[in-house]
Amino acid sequence: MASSLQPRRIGAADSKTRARLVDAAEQLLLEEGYAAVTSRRVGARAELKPQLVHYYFRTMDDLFTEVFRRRAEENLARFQRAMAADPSLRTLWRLNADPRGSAFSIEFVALANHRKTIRAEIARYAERFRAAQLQALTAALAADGITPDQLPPIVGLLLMTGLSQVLALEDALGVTAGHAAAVEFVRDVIDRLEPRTSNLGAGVSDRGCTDVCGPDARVTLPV
Amino acid sequence: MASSLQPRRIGAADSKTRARLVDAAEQLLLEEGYAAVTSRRVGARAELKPQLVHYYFRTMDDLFTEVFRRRAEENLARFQRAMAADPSLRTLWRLNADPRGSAFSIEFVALANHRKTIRAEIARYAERFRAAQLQALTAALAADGITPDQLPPIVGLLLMTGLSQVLALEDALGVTAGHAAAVEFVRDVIDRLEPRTSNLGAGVSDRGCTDVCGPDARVTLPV
DNA sequence: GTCTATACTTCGATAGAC
DNA sequence: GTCTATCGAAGTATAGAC
Repeated sequence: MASSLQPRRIGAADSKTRARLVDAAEQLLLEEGYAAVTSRRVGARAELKPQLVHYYFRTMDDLFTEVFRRRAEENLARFQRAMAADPSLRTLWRLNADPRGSAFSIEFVALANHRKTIRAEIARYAERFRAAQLQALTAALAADGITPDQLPPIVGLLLMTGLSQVLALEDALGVTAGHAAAVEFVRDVIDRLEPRTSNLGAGVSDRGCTDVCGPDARVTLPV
Repeated sequence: MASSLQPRRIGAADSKTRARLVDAAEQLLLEEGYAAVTSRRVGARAELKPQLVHYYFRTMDDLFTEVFRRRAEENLARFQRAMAADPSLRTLWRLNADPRGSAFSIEFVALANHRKTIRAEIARYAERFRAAQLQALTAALAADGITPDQLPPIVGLLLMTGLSQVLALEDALGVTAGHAAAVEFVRDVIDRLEPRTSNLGAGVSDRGCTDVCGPDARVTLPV
């Protein structure tokens, strides 16, 4: 609304207090949903005065945007690191199938449904992430002898993304029927394409997801 | 909280006023997200006093539950009707790929993330819908000569559900890269399994999605 | 950079008259 | 079944002192 001339002071972007507020907002978002991210509650969670939220962020949307951006950049960097270390289909699937962060994504997509600032931010990131994934999958499929004729990489990517999203979301609801079968199915396909023994990155790709993905929650947008 | 003894009067379930309130709540949910569904705004949208919300619904969660339940039952009934009329893979895909109602689903899944009453309601419905879909897909795949050995029906269902969800969600974000290719890919697969000319329900299955699915928004849970 | 103080709005929910 | 009246809590945001 009042975005034309900025009459109010705004705190420095590298402030430690600011980072604490973003941390608190993220926690609240994950634990109780976006409706729980209010200036008062964020302040309380960070053990700071709620007015500081307005000192560092002009509006609550600015805070939401910052929360999203921080996780998104981190997630993209982690993706690049993991794929550089072992550019295999197996690693790609493991990164994608990691259910952490799906709650995060859901909240932001719900927010995006009716706040255009957030939507633009998410869309921008989704496209970057999608491009990175597509490049990785295209290379991995080619290495495994799958031609675009058999399976266009973009289709495989949408299938893979969709499957992992559904698994994560249903899991959050407590509905898990058929999940094991689906995971097994994918693993069989990958095992056939990339036998574990002859894989040059065997030592790497046999590691569990926590090792591959890192300790933090992921952003698995879009969804 | 105060659910032990009910000291307050609650209006009849078949009241016309009550239905208007549910309508208003659903509109607000779709247009502005669950955070916009407040007793005051629902009342205003329905052109009724906000206190009537509390007369017909003990809590706001009760209202949310009613909004969800109504759409869910309607959606399940529509699914059963469509599959009874033409139990083909094509109809199943068309029903699943209909993007209407994905905003609805997103809001409720976000709500479910932190309100256990809502989560239980959604989970119950998701399982019913999943079972109905699985039965239909199992029959359709068998009719098309696909054995569970080649593709377990539950895996196919999760893949199909996931793909259509991703398409719908990305669409809402304005990210549509590769969508056409994915849709074409699925159509090719279905065309190969169910040639349009020899299909006994050809007249039916050639209709557009609006005809098959009905005019209203769908619930495409889970997601 | 952080504080106190505060303006103003909206929220869920209830009591009790009609 | 619907109304008026109202409670207490919580929301965003700003001004200005320190």
